[in-house]
This record gives sequence, C-alpha cells and structure tokens, in this order.
Amino acid sequence: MSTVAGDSKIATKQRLVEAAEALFADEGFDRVSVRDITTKAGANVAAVNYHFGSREGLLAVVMARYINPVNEERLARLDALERKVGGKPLPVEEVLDAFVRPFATQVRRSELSEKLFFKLMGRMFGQQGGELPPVVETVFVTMLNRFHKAFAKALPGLAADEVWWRIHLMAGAMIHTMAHAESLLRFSGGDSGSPNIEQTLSRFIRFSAAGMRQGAEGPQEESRPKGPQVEFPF
Amino acid sequence: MSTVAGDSKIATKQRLVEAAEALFADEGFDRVSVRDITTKAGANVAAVNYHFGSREGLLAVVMARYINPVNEERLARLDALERKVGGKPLPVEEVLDAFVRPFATQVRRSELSEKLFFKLMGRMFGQQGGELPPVVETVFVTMLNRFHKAFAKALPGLAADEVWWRIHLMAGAMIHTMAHAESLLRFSGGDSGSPNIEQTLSRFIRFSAAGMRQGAEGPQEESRPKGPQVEFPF
DNA sequence: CTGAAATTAAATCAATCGTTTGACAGGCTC
DNA sequence: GAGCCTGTCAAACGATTGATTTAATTTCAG
Repeated sequence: MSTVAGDSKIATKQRLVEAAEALFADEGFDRVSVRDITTKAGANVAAVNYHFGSREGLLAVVMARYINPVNEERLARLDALERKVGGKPLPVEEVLDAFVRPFATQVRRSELSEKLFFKLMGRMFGQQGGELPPVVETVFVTMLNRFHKAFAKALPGLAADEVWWRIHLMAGAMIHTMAHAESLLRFSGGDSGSPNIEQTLSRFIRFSAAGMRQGAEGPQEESRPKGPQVEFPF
Repeated sequence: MSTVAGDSKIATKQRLVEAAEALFADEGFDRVSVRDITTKAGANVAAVNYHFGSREGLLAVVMARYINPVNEERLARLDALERKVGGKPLPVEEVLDAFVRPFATQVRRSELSEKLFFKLMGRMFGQQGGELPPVVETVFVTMLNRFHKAFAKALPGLAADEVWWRIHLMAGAMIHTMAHAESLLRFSGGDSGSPNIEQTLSRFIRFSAAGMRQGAEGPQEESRPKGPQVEFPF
C-alpha cells in the first residue's frame, strides 16, 4: 500500500471526511447518521468504523480539521500583533481581526463552499466546551485565555469578569452570524448579492469593537474603581 | 372529567411538558427521546402520543409556551415605548430593553430554574427559522420586522441591510450568552456568585447598544450616502 | 351501584441507529 | 508460490427509536 498507486483507498477516507463535513454543516451533528455519510461518500457502512474507529472518531477528525488551524492561526496573528505594536495599547479592532480573520484564511483550504464552511464553523464553535474532543478543547482554552489577556490589555480599566462577558457576547455575535448567515439573507430582502467575506468581517469587527470598548473609551480612562459590575441604567 | 377533581390527569400532561422543557434545555432537542421525557415525568411511554399526538406535537407545545409570550411582550413593550416617546428618535438602549426584558419577565412564569430557562430559550431562538412550528414562525417574523423598523428609526442614516446585519449580530450575542452562560462561569473563574438577571441585561444592552450605534452616533448624523456597505478598515 | 368514558400500563410494531463480523480481492514481502 | 497486510463489501448484530395496540384500571355521571 506504500507505493504511489494508492488512490481509491486514500480517496475513500478523504471522501468520508468531506461528506461528513457537508452533511454536518447543514443538518447538524446529531441529525446525520453514519449511513447518511457513507451513502453520500459512495462508501460502505463499515468504512467509517474501519477508518475512524467510530462515528465519534470521525466527528473528532472533522472537528479538529479546521478548529485547530483556526485557533493556532489566531494565536499566531495575536503574537505578530503584539510583536508589532510592542508598546502597550493594543487596538481593539486588530485584536478582533486576529480573532476572526483565520476563518477567511482557512475557508480556502476547504473543499466546501463558503456558505457550508461558515455554517460548519458556526456549529462547531457553538458547541458546549464539554462536547469538544479533548485535543481541540485544550488548544481552545489556551487560545481563549490568551485573547482574554489581550483584550484586557486593549481595554484597561475593565474588570476581568467584564472582559470575559464581553468576549462571550462578541463570540456569540460571530458564531451566530456564521451559523445562520443564510437566514439573514431571507430577511434582508436578499436583493443584494451574497456579501463578500471582507464586508462581513468588517461589519463584525466594527460592531464588536464598539461593544467591547463601551464605557472604556480611549486607553487608560476612567477605570471602574471596584470590581463589581455596574448597575442597570433603566 | 369536567369537574374540579381532575388533578393527576392534568398533572400528567403538565408534568410531561415540564420534564420535556428541562431535558430539552440541557441536552438539546435532538438528544432527548420520548422515553427520557416520560421516565422523568413518571408517566407512561404512550402518554406523549396520547396527550400531544406525537413527539413533534409536544415539541411544538414546548416551543410555543414561552416563545410566543416573549415575542408578544416584545411587541407590547415596543408599542408602549413608541407611544411614550412620540417624537422620532427612539433611544437604542430602550429598544434593546424591549427586546430582552421579556425573558426576565417570563422566567418567573416558568417552573424551571433561571439557568435552565435561559438555556432553553437560547436553544429555541438559536434554531433555524424553518425548524420552528408555523404558529411560532409567523409571530417571530412580524416581531423581527417591527424591531427592524424600530432600530432603523433609532439609527437614522443606516441602510436597511446594515440594520439587519446589526440585528443579527446583536441577537447572536444574546442567544449565545443565554445558551452557554454556564460555560462562561467556568472561564471567568467562577468566584463571583451567579450574576443576577439585571446585571446580565445591563451588560448585554450596553454592549449591543454600542455596536448598533457604531458609526451612526447621535440621531441624524452623517448618513452613508450610498446603500452599499463600507469597506474593511484594515 | 352500574356502565360508559377517560387514562393508564405493558407489550409490541417496524424502522433506524452504530457497530461487528467474516469473507474476499489485491498488492506486498519473503 | 505461500504468507500477510490493507481496504472493501454484504450481511447481520443488538439496542433504541417513535409510534401503536391491547387490556386493565380509574373516574365519574346517571
């Protein structure tokens, strides 16, 4: 099997992954059966268990295939950014850019259409932490902690809790938009052609930057003296 | 069966709904079987089909139970707000308040814990539109269109598409936070006790208001002359 | 109390789930 | 050639799914 010939063999394993990605993307991880996948891939039912050990094994492969690259590129971009500015005040927009642009980078590595790719990413990052494969989970957590530090540095005077909350809100906006971008077109009339990626990134970054910065305008300004949260203004 | 006595009868049907809500909340709609529900409710397997016709019938009841009240209260609050201000410039914060406060209102009608209630709401509103029962869908769409008009009036100079996008981002932040609030505590150290609802509403409103308003500060200011979107700033 | 209707429990349905098995074909090394 | 992996296949496994049926029980009006 070592020679060059190996084509249809490798192809099967790869076709399984691609079929699974497509099906998971627009039906959800729970609604897709092993038979759905093998049928779409033109393979035998046993192929999944042979190549991946189990359905869960295939799911883990599908998960790790893009989540890890995305998270690692995020870290790399954040490193590069911090190296670039050297001085303290990280621009919020650029931290956010490091956070979302990897999706635009990795979409090209994918065989899937842009729509399906983002839908898949939205489903993955929308999962509870506990439902992620361990290998993915660790990179995920370290990545989140690094960005928490970065945002805390970019938004001085904000309590650590508050930074977590805003990261959570920001991530929710991103995830939901990726997972349900198509339902957006249904409401917005759909007359305008499909929005290109740069426009979408821009919209997200500007929206989230404003939200993250809220109440802490400009670096080093009026820090909330006490840790506890602010009161409801209404 | 018509008299007052009926207790365990009604109780069964009601217990089924409550059990379903709790299970759907922290396992997801797909991962819960009819037997899971009836077991938790202490009822027979056939009870679901007897009382609700099918699993899907029970799911529709669970869906409509809070989604419709929430959406209708949203509309009522928005009406009251527009009546109150009469004059044009709706304050963004108050529109957002009308959008999220109904959750805080309805959580008290629920037998579920706050945590489970919000988790359930997050799962429901996170669904694709097509997966919602028709009765829910219609109220949902009209509600969204009303709020689009309200936000458009609160943010003059913003293209209609742009308003849809920001509503989408804002809703994503809300939904994701509701559905995964517990994973947030895991990262934020969890030292601070469970955040109360008012604090959460406040955080969400301030974050989203800043995001919605971004680039259109103050009523009637520098409107983007052409419809098309803005360019990416990096 | 009697008898019809309402509600349950228990057994059973066909369908589908993820997984396993055993056989077989092909290429590889000895 | 014999042996040995590797990949694929049809077939079947036991378990579980949502749903239905059957029979017993409970409820309540007359």
